[in-house]
Amino acid sequence: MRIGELAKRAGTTTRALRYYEQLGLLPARRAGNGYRAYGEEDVRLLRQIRTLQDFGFGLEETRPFVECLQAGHPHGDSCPASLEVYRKKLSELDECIARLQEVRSQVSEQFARAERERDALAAGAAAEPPQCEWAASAAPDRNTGER
Amino acid sequence: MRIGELAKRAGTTTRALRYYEQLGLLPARRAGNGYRAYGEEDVRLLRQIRTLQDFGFGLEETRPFVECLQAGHPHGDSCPASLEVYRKKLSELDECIARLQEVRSQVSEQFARAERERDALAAGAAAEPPQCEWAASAAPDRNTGER
DNA sequence: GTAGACCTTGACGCCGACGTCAACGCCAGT
DNA sequence: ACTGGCGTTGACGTCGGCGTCAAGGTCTAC
Repeated sequence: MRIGELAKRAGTTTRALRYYEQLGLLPARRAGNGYRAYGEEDVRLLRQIRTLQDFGFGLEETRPFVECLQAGHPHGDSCPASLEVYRKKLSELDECIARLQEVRSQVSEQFARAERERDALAAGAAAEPPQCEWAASAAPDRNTGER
Repeated sequence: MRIGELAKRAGTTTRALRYYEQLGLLPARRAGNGYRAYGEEDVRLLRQIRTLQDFGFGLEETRPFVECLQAGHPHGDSCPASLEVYRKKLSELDECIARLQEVRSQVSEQFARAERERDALAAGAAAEPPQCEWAASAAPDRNTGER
């Protein structure tokens, strides 16, 4: 199988595959004409990479999984190093989610405050003109303007 | 006030300030010698920028807030454009948090499965030797190995 | 023999928010 | 006069994961 077919079968691009090879993540045999030659096993490796990437794993984080498969294990996560990456990622996710939730609540609070202040001004602007009429008749000398 | 002092007072670097100026985000007057000259108002602008950045806002997203302050409003979020950015950011945050939680649950599931399989293998390896003793006395001909 | 579809390497571009370095100017203190 | 500490502009580097282009080689079909 050549690079274009592998790319298509794994839903990625030839450029990505060349990049993975450059990282030593997905090495390729070479055909006589210099073309990269891949086997069925490489489809599994590549799909493992893509799956983890969809989860937000960086390419280096997928390496233990790929090496685990290359070593002949049934799954990419059959090896301790992969489990360790899982653990690390889970704690990263927890931390990240907590941080985002904290940020969300703060932004939400700011937003609510800003809207309250806007509404207070709008209410003031809407309430004062009538009040001005009242003020104009009751206290005609208070016309020098506020603020 | 010169650039170094402003940077210190807002907890950032001179490089960042020059970058903001380059973006037109935080323009500076110039002293006779060519040095940038900042006023007290710029401290407020800069702190607004930094606060929003800590919330994960991109610099362009802080622009409406900064312009709002520059226009003389009491807060950076006293203007409609700023409120709109708040809304957009809140929905981005919600989407992002939801995505991360989904990913977290999937990774967690994979992790649990991988650990179960590892334990199953370990239990098999640990359970078989004793079983072999038992099997050796009760059924001496079943010693050709399993799997 | 030639068009077209594939492949090769190499190199630069991109995004954001600066870091870092070079080479220089300005100013205060001793 | 000289040192040290500020400032200036300009330019390149960083990180990840490729996209995109250039200039060519290879193979197949007509």
